[in-house]
Amino acid sequence: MLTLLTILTMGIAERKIRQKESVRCSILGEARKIVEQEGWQALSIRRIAEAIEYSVPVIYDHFANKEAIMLEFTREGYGLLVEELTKAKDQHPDPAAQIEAMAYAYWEFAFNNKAYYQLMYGLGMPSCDTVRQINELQAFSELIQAPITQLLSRSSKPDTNPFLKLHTFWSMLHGLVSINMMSGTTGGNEALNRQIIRDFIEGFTGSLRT
Amino acid sequence: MLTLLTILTMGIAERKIRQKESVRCSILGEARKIVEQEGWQALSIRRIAEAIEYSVPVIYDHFANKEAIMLEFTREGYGLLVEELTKAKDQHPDPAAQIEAMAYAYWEFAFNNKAYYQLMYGLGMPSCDTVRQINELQAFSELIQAPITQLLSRSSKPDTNPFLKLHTFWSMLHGLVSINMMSGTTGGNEALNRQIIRDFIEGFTGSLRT
DNA sequence: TAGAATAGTTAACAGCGTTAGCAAAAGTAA
DNA sequence: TTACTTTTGCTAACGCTGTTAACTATTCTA
Repeated sequence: MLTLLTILTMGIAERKIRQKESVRCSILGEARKIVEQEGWQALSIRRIAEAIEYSVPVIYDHFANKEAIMLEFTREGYGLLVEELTKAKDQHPDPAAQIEAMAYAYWEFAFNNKAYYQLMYGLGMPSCDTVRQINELQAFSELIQAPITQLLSRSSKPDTNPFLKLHTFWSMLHGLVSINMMSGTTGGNEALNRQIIRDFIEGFTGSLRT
Repeated sequence: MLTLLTILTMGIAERKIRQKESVRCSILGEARKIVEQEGWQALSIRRIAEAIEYSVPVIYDHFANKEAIMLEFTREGYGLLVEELTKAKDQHPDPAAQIEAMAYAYWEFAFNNKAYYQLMYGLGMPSCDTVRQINELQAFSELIQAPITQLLSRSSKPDTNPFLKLHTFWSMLHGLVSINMMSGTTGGNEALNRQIIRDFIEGFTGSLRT
């Protein structure tokens, strides 16, 4: 029965949900701070607990374990990446130009969000089989596959597997990024890398058009 | 003064060196076993100590820290890789065929020596700035750069930077491998990957020849 | 106001890399 | 053979880590 009391109670329940949500947010927020300032290796449950000014077990009320927290960031990372790629893509009508713009945007994203990227690709992290749990990956795939398919349909071999080309594109970029990231130097050889990307994009879009 | 006694003493010293060497070997040996059976995450100083039937501090008489042990394996890994690539290369006189053979050999190596590869590229490991300490990397670079340079010298643009092309080649392969490794499935989609490599090799050697 | 549910705590477990300090064994010299 | 020195290897600890059981104090319900 819906009495005045139950209505009041509902307000209280909602406040509690809000509070819980806010703790959850501050966990993620403080974790982000730590990671951005000191890298993934510095992130520990105890440090998060200290930062949010709660005791350690509170964190386990919001996340099953540390990996779940990291998975959240991985999701966030792919979301951000898709956002950036979309922005780059939308600035060009031509599919070849779109691919090129996205390649550069991908590269920019990786180095502007080093921490995210390293988590997303398990660079220096003990997390391997989390990839399957990321829905955002699909958005990412579709985004890149669209202009590829367009280019292929105009080519002399319109029945080429666009999925194959997508993987080629992705592999190349990720390889370049991860090798550069491991070498430590933020930019590596900035000029050389620009050249490599250009060289690759030319070869890639070329192979799509013929 | 070189008395009979000092000569005897020298034998003892040598035996001690041998013994020390043997402990060092068994550290690496047992570590290898653990890693191959359970992955890098399962490797701990305490587990090595238990396996070699010595106490923990003995390990620190042979290696400065855990990272030093891993560095040893990284070196070993690159050594093995160079070996495999050389074998593949030596079976073909034509530089284009050499590049192709090495690409496949690289792929094979990565999945036949998953543990090594993951260590070498920091996949799931907290070791980033160890790359610079690997001398074997140079051998690797030279091995691949040679046929690239050959192809380029015959092309219409013989002054193209071969170092650039080497990086393109390497990035592509590593990207493909690491994305596949993270997806968990050992082969992923074996047929698709074969196709991707072929597709890539074609585009790559093509771009070297024109 | 008494009882139930929730929130948040302390303290522990089992593991990690690393190292200081000590005991026993081995080698050296008289 | 005995006394001294060096080497060898050990125990035990420090300060971390992720995770959880058990408890208290607070808040809500009837």
